[in-house]
Amino acid sequence: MARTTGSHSDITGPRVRAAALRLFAAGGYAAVSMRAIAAEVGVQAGALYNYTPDKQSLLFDLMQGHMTDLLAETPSDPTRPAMQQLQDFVAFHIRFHADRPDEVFIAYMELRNLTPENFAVIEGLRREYEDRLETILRTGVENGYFAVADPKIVTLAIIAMLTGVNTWYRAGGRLSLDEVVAQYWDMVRKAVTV
Amino acid sequence: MARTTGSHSDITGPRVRAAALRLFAAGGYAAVSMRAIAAEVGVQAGALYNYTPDKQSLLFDLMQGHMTDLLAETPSDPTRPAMQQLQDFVAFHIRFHADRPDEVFIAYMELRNLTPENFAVIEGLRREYEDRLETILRTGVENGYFAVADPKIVTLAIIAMLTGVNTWYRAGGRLSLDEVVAQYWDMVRKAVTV
DNA sequence: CAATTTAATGAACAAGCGTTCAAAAGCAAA
DNA sequence: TTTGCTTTTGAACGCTTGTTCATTAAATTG
Repeated sequence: MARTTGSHSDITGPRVRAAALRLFAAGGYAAVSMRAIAAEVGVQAGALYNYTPDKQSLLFDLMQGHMTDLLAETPSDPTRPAMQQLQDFVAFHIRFHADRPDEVFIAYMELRNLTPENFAVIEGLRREYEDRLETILRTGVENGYFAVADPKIVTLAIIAMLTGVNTWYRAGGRLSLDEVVAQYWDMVRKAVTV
Repeated sequence: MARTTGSHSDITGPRVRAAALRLFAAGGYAAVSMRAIAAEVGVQAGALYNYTPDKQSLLFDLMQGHMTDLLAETPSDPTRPAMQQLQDFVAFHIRFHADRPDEVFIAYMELRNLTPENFAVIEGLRREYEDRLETILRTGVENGYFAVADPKIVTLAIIAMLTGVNTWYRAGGRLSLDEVVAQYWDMVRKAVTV
């Protein structure tokens, strides 16, 4: 046997990325073999190399795509009051991350499995995202809306708190996403004001 | 060659655990081979099996030891006001975790590399730790000191925020640990009060 | 010093790893 | 229907994996 009936790169390509995403999130990059990914797609291991030069690129492309989407969709309207911008950011972060648990998990857990060059790229994107929030906080401090001693630390604290939602939130659970957003916004708002 | 001069289980045993801790934290459980751990100790791979029945136990013992220490040292004095208990908890969490970055990293990152039985044990210990904080919050709510809609969520949010310190804090950096504790306590205090 | 216990070696095991590639077969265009 | 392109197979490559064990030598005990 060789080429199988119905096979097409437009179909197999996305399935390879989806399988890699699912398995990397579930088992970890190092513990998932190319043969396991191939089996999930329903193909032999050799066929994967039509869609990625190597395993490392498979991981990097998933992470880079996730971070690029994150930055592209982050709300950013400097004309709005800092308090509104902060609320928009909090709501966006929770919803965006709740929508993509596998991507989020990989982006946080598999950093150390990136080559140094790839790591630097992802780290740069993450820093860019953090800067968006830090800018909001600094603006709010300048305008007297926020009482924040060290905007950098508060940035990291808020992001850690919000991202933590992914460790327990499940759609259809005790709380709706609206309720989660409301409760976290309540905590963030109180933490940054006097 | 066989037994080497100066070899003693009281020396090699701790060195095996220390090497495993360091390497697991740096590279991840799945990516670290028994031969790599042995090399770090300065011994052949076979010798490791005098100190652990297998690789999995090496990971589990490290995680269990860490969680047991955490629970043993968590401050718990129900006679103190809830606000004091909360402050004690926040300060303890930050300091304890800052002291053991490798253990903390492993305890959070390598859960999925545990067998189901081992996972259940570690998960139980983590739940127990979370319950300590949740109890403090519920007490404070009952006594009217805290304004917290959902103690369970606030528990998880606080722990996520505090544990996030480990991603950036380095001894000798811009901020002293005292300053870090003060800033996080400020955020937590404001977040749980009206 | 002799006997025993403890600790480490180093080779071996079967299994799995990421990756390559010639060959084969389905698909699309002429 | 023939031709050329696309896609996949399946075997093979060299290497690493966790683990076992007979052997050997150092340390300890009497």
